[in-house]
Amino acid sequence: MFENTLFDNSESAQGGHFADVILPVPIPKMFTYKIQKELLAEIQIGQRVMVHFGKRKVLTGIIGRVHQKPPKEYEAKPLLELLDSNPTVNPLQIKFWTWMSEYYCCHIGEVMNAALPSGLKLSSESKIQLNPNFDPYETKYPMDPREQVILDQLETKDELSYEECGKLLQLKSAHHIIKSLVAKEAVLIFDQVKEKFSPKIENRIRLHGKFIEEKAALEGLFELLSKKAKQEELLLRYLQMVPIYQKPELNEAGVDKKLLLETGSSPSTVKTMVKYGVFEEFKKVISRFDGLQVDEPKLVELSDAQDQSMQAIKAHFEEKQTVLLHGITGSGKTEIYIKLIEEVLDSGSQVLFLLPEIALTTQIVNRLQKVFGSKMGVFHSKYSDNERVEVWQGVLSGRFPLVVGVRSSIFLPFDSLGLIIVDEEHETSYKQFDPAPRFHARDAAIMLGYLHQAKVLLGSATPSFESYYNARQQKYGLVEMAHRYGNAQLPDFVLSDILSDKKKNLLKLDTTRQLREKIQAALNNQEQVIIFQNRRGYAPFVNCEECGWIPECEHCDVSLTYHQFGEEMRCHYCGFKEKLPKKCEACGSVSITTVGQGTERIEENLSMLFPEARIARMDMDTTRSKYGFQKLLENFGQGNIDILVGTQMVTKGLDFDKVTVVGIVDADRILYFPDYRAGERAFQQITQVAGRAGRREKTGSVIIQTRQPDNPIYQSIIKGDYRNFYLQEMGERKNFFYPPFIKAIKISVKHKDHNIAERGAKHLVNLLNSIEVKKIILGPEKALIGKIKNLYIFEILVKLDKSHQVPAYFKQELMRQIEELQGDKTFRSIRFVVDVDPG
DNA sequence: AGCACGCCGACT
DNA sequence: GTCGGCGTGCTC
Repeated sequence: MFENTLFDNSESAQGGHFADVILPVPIPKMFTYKIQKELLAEIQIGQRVMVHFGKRKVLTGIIGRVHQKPPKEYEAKPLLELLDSNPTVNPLQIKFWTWMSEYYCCHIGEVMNAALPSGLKLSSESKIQLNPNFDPYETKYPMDPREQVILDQLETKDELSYEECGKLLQLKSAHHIIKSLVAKEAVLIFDQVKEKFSPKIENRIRLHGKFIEEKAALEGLFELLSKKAKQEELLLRYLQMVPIYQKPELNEAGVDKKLLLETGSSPSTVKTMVKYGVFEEFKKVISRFDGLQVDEPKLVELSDAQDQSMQAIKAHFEEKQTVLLHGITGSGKTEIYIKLIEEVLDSGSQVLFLLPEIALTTQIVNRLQKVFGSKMGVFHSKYSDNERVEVWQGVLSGRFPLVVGVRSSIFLPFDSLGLIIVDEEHETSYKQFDPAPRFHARDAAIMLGYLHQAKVLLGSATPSFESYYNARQQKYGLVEMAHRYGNAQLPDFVLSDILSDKKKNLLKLDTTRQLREKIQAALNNQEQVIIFQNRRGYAPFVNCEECGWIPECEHCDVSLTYHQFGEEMRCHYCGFKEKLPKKCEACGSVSITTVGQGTERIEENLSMLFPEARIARMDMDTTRSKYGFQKLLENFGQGNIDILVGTQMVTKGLDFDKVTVVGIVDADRILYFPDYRAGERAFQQITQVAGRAGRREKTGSVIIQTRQPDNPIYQSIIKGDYRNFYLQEMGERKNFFYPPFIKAIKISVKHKDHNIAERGAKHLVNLLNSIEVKKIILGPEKALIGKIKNLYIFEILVKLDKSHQVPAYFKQELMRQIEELQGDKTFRSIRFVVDVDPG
């Protein structure tokens, strides 16, 4: 305090106040700008500002810090403009961003980019206008034809953007032409900042005020209109919708014009009546989330078991920030969540409820909405930008003390979180892979909770090993719910041996006899079936029967997946498409077959086996549209579909009473994935999808098709013996130094030249080896998919001692070494991608 | 990441 | 001579 006032008075050439601004550029620091005196009183951390950056760019950034340390090596430019009177981002968020950029080895600008809905980022667009001093007849400069095109256009239009100029001239960039026009003093460049968020506006109609004030006027009006049937009718309809006799104050808000027109009147009638002053038309800003739900609080009663768990959670919260709730599918975790949320909301704090992407459109959200109504904001990956901004502002204004959302909702501007719930905490979709920040929403949520002094509840039927380990180490509290709610039964599991069926000639279209029988039985009883195969398309690859040739992607090191729709082969990594070849490109043979099973083929096979069944498919290809997923589910819920075939999407949160059979087409494919987590994943996925079977009185069946029915992991899953399975797997993880015993960092080295990528990776490994901490460095090794989008990929895996400051120190050194390596001109065009806690 | 600057080959 | 290719360096 005293120091500040002392230094304030000693204004040197570089004295005064400075702002460190977070800018959306991939440079690992904030940028210091000078705060002019006029702004000093107004400026706050978290406000958006416009600044000059480089020679011609104007960027929007966020004030990250305010201080009085003048930069030594350069003179700070002044800020251009404050864009908010109230900060868009609060100081807690800035802290959170800073933590994230350090922990996940990325730039704070990248975190900002991920955090702000793009509607809050301002876009600045450079435009040109005619120079007022320019006279086309008097200019001393000759214009070339292209320049003339621009000038002619500017005669009719006041302004042109750079992009428009480019289009006009059919150039990718009109930069040099514009530059030349500026030099010839013919045009001026200016920057226009536009706010991207646009509120939703409704055209509304109301009765003119004079008819409300005087009853007589209204009676007169009826008389006047008695000969004009259309108009009289419209007036009556309006009065029906807005009962001004009972409640004259309702007229003020009027009625949505669209709604009024839907009653059958024509737009011209409305227009006429507005013209003659009977009605007024006006515009009103409305919320995109209005009219969704009404508050109708529903009491939730906990069973004894649930109540006990709830008390146990609360007891743990007394001393621990984080609690893991391990409750099997159907044990009734949701009711506990609801009770906890209610309590925290009543205490005046905010609550964040995280769900994995796919679970978000399903029943649990509707369930919560029924209880919490308009207090609850939903933050979805399929939301439009304007919708996201509205949720953001709803959190800021206090309208949404509760948000239910996907991983990116950890960035919303909460200022007093009391509780964060991470449901299905083991879900891999909580980890962001690309682009940076490559964060895990569960881990970030724990940090966010710490910053808010909020409690964090992790819930799962099959916890991630990390969380279970932390719980067993007493870092988190642990509460287990081992029984299904009510009298629901665990499903029966059937391990169905593909190989033995094949030998006995019982395998038909890749389905075992047992699976077929179970499906048939379900169909006979009008019950529903879910078939899971985690592979979309028709067949994962195509193959020449003569020579074994397999079509591959031109840009990636993978075979092309055959999609029956359009008879084309597609690359699932870069989107490359190609028609199915008629002849083998290697030997010319025409015997080309599709190999393996994608969801498309399974759908086809099932329709041949069960021609009477109504079959639908749910995967990325059928749910691309905004409500595609929801529509499919609704259809399924209403019983219009008998068999639903799908990828991961069918494994989560679909709770339908009539589903009694779940089939897993190829369980081995999950289990033999080359990754140390394969076992954990298989347990999670199979348990998860099995949980879809038989939710109420009826016992469901789960048929697991496998070639290895003796693999012990299937026994663990069948018995639901998570702990035993965990202990077994953990033994291996400990012996071979895998998380959670160590901290893993994966570095991908990418370059379009195979050699440079490999050399760069080797070089980096050498540099990293010299960092003096306890560690193991594996690689560089060619990535599992060695080339994607024409970039060769080499991977380095670093296993670090978890103690103390080791990881933090190593990360810091790692980033320094990468920067140094990129200084070398051979390696400067390499992309180094650092992934901390890779998924 | 952009974007300017600068150096060098191709061509009116 | 000039145009335009891309390698290099910088952004408070």
